[in-house]
Amino acid sequence: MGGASTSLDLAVAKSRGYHNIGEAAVASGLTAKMIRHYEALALIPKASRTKSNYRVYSTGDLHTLRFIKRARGLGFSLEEIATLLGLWRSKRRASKRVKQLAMQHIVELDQKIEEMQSMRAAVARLAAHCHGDHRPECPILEDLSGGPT
Amino acid sequence: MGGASTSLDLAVAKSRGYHNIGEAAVASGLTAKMIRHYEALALIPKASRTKSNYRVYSTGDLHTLRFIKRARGLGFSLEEIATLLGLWRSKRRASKRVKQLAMQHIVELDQKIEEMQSMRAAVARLAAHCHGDHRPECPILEDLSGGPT
DNA sequence: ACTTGACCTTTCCATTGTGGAAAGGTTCAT
DNA sequence: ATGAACCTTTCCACAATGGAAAGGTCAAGT
Repeated sequence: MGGASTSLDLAVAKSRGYHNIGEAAVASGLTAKMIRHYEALALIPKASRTKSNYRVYSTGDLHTLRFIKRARGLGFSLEEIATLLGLWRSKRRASKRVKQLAMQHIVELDQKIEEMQSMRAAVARLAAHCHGDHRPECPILEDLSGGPT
Repeated sequence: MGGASTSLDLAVAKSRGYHNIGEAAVASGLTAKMIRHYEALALIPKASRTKSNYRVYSTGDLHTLRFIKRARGLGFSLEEIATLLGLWRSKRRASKRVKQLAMQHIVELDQKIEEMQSMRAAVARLAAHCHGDHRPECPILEDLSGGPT
């Protein structure tokens, strides 16, 4: 009986180049939990299953997972990644759309960076004036409690 | 009957310099939701109540709320703020503890800033090479899908 | 064949800090 | 007394992830 492509045996699937979720996790740098989560969010299509209900991943699936991993590393949200994946798959995409997404992401990163830098500067300025010894006087607390009294 | 300090009337409380949660929110720059939340987390003590169960806040309470608002503005977590509040209230505190907390916060800010800056640089570098027009070719997607092929 | 450890499955809960909505009680001015 | 504008609690949501429980499956060693 030549097995139709309904649901395979795990050993058979592996022998044909498929991977279970643990292997997919290692290969992509994600965790199995994340992969299941992304599937639940429809970020990736539902994985096919073996007879015993194990998820199986093709080499193409692994590429998708690595795509997600890299995009996360660049700070894109899962929602943004969903869009990126759509564009990636679309042969007719305009690179303009991708670039716009990236530029928007840069704007948001810049905002967050600037916010954190001004926080850092403020905290550092206060800390610089704090003796940091056994004594209770502390400009940090004084500032938090209402600025220079 | 000289009113003992059990539970007052709202009008009486206000006439004595107390504030309800809406006024406390405006005065502190927080929202009523946040104030209730901070109380639930025991970040601030349980507010006393009027007969009709409205929370009332003293001027001292408002100082505490403003302290929290400012500390949030510096990026401290609510857990860190709980510690800061404890130190603030303690006459015997060592400024060393406060400064350590601040310095640790700076370290964490620096880590996040650096992470976001390297994200920003990577995205910007990719975007710079993307034509951003009607054509589908896009170095951003190419990079995400596995680097230079 | 049976056991065992390492996998897989689903479902539920926790995190962090905030917002929203529902369903109800209070206050106050008209 | 009626209504607008407050207050109350409780439950749910977000974004992305981790953890634990309770169970099924696989593969290897005995």
